[in-house]
Amino acid sequence: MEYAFNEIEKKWRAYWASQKTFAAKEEGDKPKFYALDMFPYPSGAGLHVGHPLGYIASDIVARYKRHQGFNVLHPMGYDSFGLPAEQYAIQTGQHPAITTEENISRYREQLDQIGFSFDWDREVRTSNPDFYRWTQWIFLQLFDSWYDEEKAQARPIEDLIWHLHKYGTEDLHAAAGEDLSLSPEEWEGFDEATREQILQNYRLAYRSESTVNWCPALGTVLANDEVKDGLSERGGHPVVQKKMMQWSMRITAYAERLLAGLEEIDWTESLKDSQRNWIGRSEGALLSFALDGHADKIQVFSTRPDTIFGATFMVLAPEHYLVNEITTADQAAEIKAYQEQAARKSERDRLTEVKTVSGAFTGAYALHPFSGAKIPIWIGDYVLASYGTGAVMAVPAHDSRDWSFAKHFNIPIVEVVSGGNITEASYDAKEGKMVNSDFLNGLDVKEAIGKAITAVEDNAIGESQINFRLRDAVFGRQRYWGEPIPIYFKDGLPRRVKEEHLPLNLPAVDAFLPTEDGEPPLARAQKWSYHPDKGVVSADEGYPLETTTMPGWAGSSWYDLRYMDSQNNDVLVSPERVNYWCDVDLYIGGNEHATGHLLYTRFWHKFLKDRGLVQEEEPFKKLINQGMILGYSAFAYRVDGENTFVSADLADQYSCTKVHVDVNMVNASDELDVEAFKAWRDDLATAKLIFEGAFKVTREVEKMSKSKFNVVNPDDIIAQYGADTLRLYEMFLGPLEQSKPWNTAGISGVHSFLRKLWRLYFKEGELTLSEEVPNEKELKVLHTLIKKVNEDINNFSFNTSVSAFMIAVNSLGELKCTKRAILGHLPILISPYAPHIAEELWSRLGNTDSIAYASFPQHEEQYLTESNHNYPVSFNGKMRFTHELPLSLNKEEIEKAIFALERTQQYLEGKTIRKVIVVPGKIVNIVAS
RNA sequence: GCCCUGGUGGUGGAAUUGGUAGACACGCGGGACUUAAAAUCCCGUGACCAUUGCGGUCGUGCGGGUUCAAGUCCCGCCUGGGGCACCA
Repeated sequence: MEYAFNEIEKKWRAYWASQKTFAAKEEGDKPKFYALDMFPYPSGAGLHVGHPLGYIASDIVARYKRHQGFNVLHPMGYDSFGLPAEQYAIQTGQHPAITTEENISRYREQLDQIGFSFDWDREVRTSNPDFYRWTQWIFLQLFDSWYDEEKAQARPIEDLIWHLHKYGTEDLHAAAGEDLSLSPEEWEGFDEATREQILQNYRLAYRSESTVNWCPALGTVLANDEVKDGLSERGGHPVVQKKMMQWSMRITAYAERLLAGLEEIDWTESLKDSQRNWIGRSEGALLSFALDGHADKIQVFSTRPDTIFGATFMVLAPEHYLVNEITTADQAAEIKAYQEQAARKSERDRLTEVKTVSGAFTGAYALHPFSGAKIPIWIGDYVLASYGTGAVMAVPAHDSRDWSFAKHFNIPIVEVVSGGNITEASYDAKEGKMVNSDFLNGLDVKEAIGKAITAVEDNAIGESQINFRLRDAVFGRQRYWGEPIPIYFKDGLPRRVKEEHLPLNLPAVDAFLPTEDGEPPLARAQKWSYHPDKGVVSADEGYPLETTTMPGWAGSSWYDLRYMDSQNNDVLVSPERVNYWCDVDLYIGGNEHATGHLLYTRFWHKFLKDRGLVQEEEPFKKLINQGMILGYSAFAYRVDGENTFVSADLADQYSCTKVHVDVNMVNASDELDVEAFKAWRDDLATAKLIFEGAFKVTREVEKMSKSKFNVVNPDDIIAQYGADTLRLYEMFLGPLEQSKPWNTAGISGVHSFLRKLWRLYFKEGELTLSEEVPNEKELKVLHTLIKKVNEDINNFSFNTSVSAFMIAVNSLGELKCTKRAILGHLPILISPYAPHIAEELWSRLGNTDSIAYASFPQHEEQYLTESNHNYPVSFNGKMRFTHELPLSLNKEEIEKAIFALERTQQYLEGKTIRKVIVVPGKIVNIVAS
């Protein structure tokens, strides 16, 4: 009987579904294991072979953990709010919910075919009101919270109101937009509107004015990467910078904890580095420079207060609020021209032009806080208004950008740290002795930084400060297909929708576009007002509701929690469930989420912990990034100006152009299926093909995409080879974390491996297993495999265990092994990788229950111990031959045995022995000359 | 510019703490079985030299170094990919 993978796989998938084999349970005394995948956005294109890579890896771990006696939670769902469905809706008028539903069905069909052990009863969809109800609920908690920096945790806004009432801002250590100073009397005297304005300065979800890329023609806000050269990517319409009131999240309150938390989680260093860079913590001092002839002061932040005596000029951002005030009449025209020039550049342009130095002198001078020297004040577009204070004290000797600026404008460069050659380049290193620096002279840089800060504080020039690069996250979107923000406005003040009125459902609209006057699509809704007693009502009955929606990352910032208790209608997750599952033990997903999703999720979890909803500080204990699967494009050569194609090996005889051809028409030998090619498109039916023997194409590795005709669909692979082959092959391609090209050609190797495995059990259609006692060799093959597979899964090295399976099956085939005592173990070993064939063999062996919970074998060292070792014998480090010796021999005995060999003597003829290295169990090396 | 990664046969890749480089698989060449094909099995396959046989030289991006021994460790480069970006 042949290995009929189609029947076998269909049968077991039906069995798993009907038996609910993989339903996660919170009972018994088993330990828990939570294996999570980054859930997909269900796009219209469906899955290609790159998508399941990480899912297969996590499924292997999930299945392995079940074999090891864990209660495993391995869920799947859909990140189903998003732009593509909305754009499709704008074009066709079809409601995004319908598009999304269709795409999800397609995804589910494809996922089901691969044999994942997901617990589908726990599926979540972020666009489902039962789910986004809780996203909205979390938003309300954020709205109702402020961050107490002293306690380092979020607290209810009532506590803050009480504090303001009792003490004003005295002793208030709160994360805030700006520093406020209020007495309790002042607070008491304010009306409601003013109080709310003040509270907005502290709320973790708050409204503030922020600059956005506004495209008037599209009536919408665009992301940075949707804007190219000041024009919208779609349509090429002009984009302007516009200030808008937007909902934001005060993630900056959590900067320190987001940084500290990285120390306790098992993520790759490169990923942690990305987050560290994103958060961008820097220690330094905030300094005030007095102005010559003005009452104002310029504040600067510097990480190098030790170099203060080297500050020979200052640079303000062109937009700095003091520029116009301090500029002298002489310089006004020049400054104005420069400001205009800078304003025309986008921030991105300003950041990109590193080589050209530009700036203008204001004519004004600051006074050095220690020496009293007059320091010229310039403006330059390398200083950004949005970072720090928008001003720098320029130390050209020890900062490369300041150095270029000083060189360009002929400003003096004063060395204050010895060790470099400042006539050629700035010396930025934090090493060396201080010079030309008054009371800092002779100190090391590190000491000098400390002493400078002390001096600055003693003289009331400034204070030590920690700066972060991290910004608060803009949370409002001018879109339809997202979670409505549960806020309404009474007298212009934002108020929370009552929890009993959640979910605040997306309203029906007549079109998914912004309104004519630029309001978001929700403003089109007829029934979109709020009455605190009645809920959502028609426009004339209640207060206006917020019309922006939440961004894509809202739902994904907490979905891992919902899987624990996805059917709960009372709370987002019950305390019992969250106590049981705690956190994610293994999270697998793409690298592109390094600073977005993964940072926001960590932020929300910390917040939920502060408010007592979860126990763990970090959501994802261990995280692995799977690499991207690239396409292996194929090219045919078209003769220029003709409908003629020429085989790649003859292409140099013609003048031709490479054109993509569909990789599905090319075989493993890079030969084009000419019939399929002619049938591919109408114009090709009459094309002339020039080739000898076979029509050859050339190959190149590119990103997998429809337009490059290199997309490989898992469905086609499964139809031809089966899901088990696909799973094994995806793993066999190479290390999980590495990006690699997909080349279907190699798949026949793993497929024939599965057939070989099958044939070990069946001879002429009959299951033929003997009850004989296995011999040493057979036991060794088995236990070598057991050891390797256990190690590999624990190291996430799945590619090498596929090789190990092949080696074991090849060896057992050579040994003609048909013994139950050996072959009986193989199905469990391979079950995480190729679950269908494993179930089938398992049941043929006489088992009546699923293999999924069968206990995973452990190797026994006794079967692996070798008595002999084949010693490589090297002369001067070059391996010449090998010789087998018992492992029981000691160094002297090995040396003696090797020297007794005739071949050893041949290599030593006429030479003097200098040294003999013998490492028992490893090598022998003889040094002679 | 900075940070993170990688660079091994025609291809994907393997190689525990430095200890037989190229496991396993694809592809390719040859053979067996077959009327034939498919399937299966066997042999060969890093390059070069030698070939009757034994064998020899080179070889893990490049150049140095440490070591009895380097894909692996150190120093300096080149290069592919990803991320961040005048961050003061």
